[in-house]
Amino acid sequence: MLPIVDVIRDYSDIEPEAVAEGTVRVAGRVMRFRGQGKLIFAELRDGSGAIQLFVEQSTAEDFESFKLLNLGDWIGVSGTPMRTKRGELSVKVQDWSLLAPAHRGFGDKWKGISDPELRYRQREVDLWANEGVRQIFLQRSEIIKYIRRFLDEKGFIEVETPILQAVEGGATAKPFITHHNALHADLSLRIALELYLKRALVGGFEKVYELGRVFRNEGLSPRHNPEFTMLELYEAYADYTDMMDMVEQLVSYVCLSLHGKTVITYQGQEVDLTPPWRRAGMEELIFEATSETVNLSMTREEVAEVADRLKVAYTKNDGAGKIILEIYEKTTEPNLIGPVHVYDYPKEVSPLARDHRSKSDYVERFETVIVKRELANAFSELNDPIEQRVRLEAQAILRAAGDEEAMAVDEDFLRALEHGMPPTGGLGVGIDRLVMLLTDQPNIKEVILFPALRKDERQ
RNA sequence: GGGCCGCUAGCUCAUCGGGUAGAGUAGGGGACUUUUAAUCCCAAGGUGCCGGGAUCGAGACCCGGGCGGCCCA
Repeated sequence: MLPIVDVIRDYSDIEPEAVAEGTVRVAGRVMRFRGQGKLIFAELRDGSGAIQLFVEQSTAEDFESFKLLNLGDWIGVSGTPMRTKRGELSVKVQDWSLLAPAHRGFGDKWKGISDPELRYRQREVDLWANEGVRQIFLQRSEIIKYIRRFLDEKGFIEVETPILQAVEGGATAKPFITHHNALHADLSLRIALELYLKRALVGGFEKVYELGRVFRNEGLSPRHNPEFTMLELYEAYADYTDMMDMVEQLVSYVCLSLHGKTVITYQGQEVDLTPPWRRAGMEELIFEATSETVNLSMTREEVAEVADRLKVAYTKNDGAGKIILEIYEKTTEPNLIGPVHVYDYPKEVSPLARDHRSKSDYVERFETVIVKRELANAFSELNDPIEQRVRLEAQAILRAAGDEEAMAVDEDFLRALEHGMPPTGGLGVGIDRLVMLLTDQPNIKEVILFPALRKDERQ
């Protein structure tokens, strides 16, 4: 069976009204049908393209049955390439067979389906009805392929770690809980890849990554799906500045591979992904956006006053560091086009990042922002087991006090750190958001083949 | 969780100052040997998202619910 695109390529030079030598076999779906009595024109489409079928009563097998085909039916055809009087490259059908019938159509002949709810619930129809949708998912596949190629060429190894975890960790988020019957144990679905990958570092894999699904028990929005795809990578002997280079190289490599250039347009906004990208301190950016100065040499009360002035909400449990982060997220991030690496986070909001080498109460962490969205989050990893225990126990107190997003103490992880983890740079990238950026899609549902939707009670 | 918008034939959409719904397309039947959303003829197709309410009468007005989109928290 020949891909239709190959037929188009091989027989492009046939003259109008000429018939080629030899026969070709193609298969696909009948997507258009123009009956002419003793002659039928149909369009056959496969994954590679579409070609016209020319079916004559006098030369085609079982012509009467062909007349009964429906749009969407899968058929296999053997025939001779030819070009019609009007210049359309066609396959003149000699023999054909019905491979599988379609009992439902693909919507309106011209408009297909456009109702977003139908498109998401019946993506299989969307993919046939809307060529642009198909292209997005082909590009998603390309993007993931380029990511793997980039990392593999840099000597990273890909690993797989547990999705079902007794203690979920590595991020601040609510997990999904499930139950293992034989173990009589509740398990969480992972919310991050981090802790197991660091254990792989302790085990001696110096460059390691995982590309996989994580699950966070939160609401749906144009930018949030409860399950989404994360890339996390860890590199021994590297730090967060190396990770800045890594993000720039990775994203620009993928963009160049996909689009042939590193300047793109996202929702009408031009974005230049050519490295190097701007690197700026969080507090410097807050000052640019608000003309307010905040930092951790100020008291909590002084920081809170700034937040009040900027009408940024915080809670009584929030320390100065958390309030600074709130100010950043409310006043600064929503206006950042970037790409920009926003660095030096308060220690208070970063329990897994290493203390800053020169600024107390800060950690060596950055987030990369592109068009108002966090695309990556990275740090010099905390590898001191004593300090890590202190940080996690502080989280556990918050958790016990009812903060469902606070981290738990993972003894297996802490024991692993006690064996010694090399100084390491770690990086996480939201793949769905990267795909949105590179395919110019505003809604995460457009880049997830089967996005989460509420149950449709009508059926 | 809040606000706004949408939900009518398989699909894409109309309709009206409240008076029991219409077109294209798909599906069915028929004509047609060079079409390109082919064309032409015929017939059929609806719990107007669900549930209440006011009205002589509701798809339309009011209330509640569902699902989706956008915005906000």
